[in-house]
Amino acid sequence: MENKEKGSKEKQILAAAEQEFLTMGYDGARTTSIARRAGVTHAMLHYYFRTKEQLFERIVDEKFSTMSHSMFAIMGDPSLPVLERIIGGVESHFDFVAENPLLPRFVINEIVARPEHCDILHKRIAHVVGALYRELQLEIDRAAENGEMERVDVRMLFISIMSMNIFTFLAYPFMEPLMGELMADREQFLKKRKAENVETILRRIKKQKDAV
Amino acid sequence: MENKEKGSKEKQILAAAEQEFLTMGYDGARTTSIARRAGVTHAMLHYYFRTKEQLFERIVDEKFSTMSHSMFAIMGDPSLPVLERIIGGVESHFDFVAENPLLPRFVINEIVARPEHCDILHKRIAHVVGALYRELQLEIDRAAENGEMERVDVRMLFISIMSMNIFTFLAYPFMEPLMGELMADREQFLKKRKAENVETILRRIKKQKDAV
DNA sequence: TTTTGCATTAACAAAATTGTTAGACAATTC
DNA sequence: GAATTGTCTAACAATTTTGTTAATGCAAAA
Repeated sequence: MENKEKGSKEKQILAAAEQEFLTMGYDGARTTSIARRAGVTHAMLHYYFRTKEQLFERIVDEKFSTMSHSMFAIMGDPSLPVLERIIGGVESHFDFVAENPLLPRFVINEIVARPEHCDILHKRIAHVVGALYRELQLEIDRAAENGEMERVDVRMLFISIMSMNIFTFLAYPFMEPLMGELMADREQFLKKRKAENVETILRRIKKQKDAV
Repeated sequence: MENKEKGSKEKQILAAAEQEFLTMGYDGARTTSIARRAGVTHAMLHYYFRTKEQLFERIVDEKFSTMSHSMFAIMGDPSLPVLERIIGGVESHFDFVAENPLLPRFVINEIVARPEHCDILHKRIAHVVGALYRELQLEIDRAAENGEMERVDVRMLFISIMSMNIFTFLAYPFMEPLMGELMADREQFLKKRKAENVETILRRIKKQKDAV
């Protein structure tokens, strides 16, 4: 064996494929380019994965799995009081997306291009997500009963949270040149943005003195 | 001439290309498929537009122009009091995206794939957008001074508005199977979602009795 | 009527991309 | 050490996709 670790080339190809598919999409990706990135001949790629499609499926599987984790991050820590729980959910979801900034675009594109592909993902998580919704909704209703927060539909709340957290990264390259100094320092901007998202959600669910 | 209107085939091709590029992206689009959609031979397509790239540029130009309109919709009506102005901005931006639901994904993908392409767009709107920001920020500061609303950074506010409005359509196909009856009726859901976005932004900018 | 020029088609050419195969080579097993 | 197995390469084949061209028709101008 050339390579110290067994399966090293296979792993190199997978890593290169992940990069390529996440940035270029299925259609934009080139098997030759993946092979080049991985430092192997392109025959090698076909040797290990047979076809571009099969290689892609491997990446999709892994990424969909990562994706479903993010849905759970958003649920927050059930041991906390509901208000802190939601805020914690916003923060951990934001951090999750920050660590996987290319994931949302990939998933969104994939779902449009190959909806049938995604049925698998949906079936895998739909009922779990549904159960979690119901559980958190009960908590919210209880807290609302006690006047601790506004009564809201948890699904709407989740959409808002995902919207603000995910869009931050989706649109970063588009916004950056339009926002002047605000986005010049990425780290600092992300910190501010996270705080802004928390604040926005917090105000959405806090009991208001004067109803709208 | 076969066709009544001059340039009919050219227009047919453009319409087909718009459909194809918006849904499939540059890499996914096929010139033969565009020609088929348009009901012309694919040689015809090359006759009118020479290359796939040139045809694509035509679509990009038009779509980027549409895009910049949406940035102005979000500014609201300057003749209104600032609070109504912002709410009106949220609503008209939502409506705009609802009428161009494929646009955001197209722009986001394009900006990642061909950043240099987008410099043109940015240069075209950066200073106009900048001026509008400053104008609205002044209004906000004045209103905040009078205790009519919270003092907020208008750029952050815009990001929040765009996030929630755009993400609704970006993620619709992903969310729909996870949300049960909430999203079953698209029209009704969009109405609810628009109201939710308005409510969320409104609460973000309303003066609170007890600060956070 | 002849000419000019655009629109159109079918057939073809070129390029890019994916996928295959026969065989070399090294390591492992028997 | 011979046979076997899995890894790897180079060259090639097939397919898909884009782009070209030469020939034809047709409408308006001269």
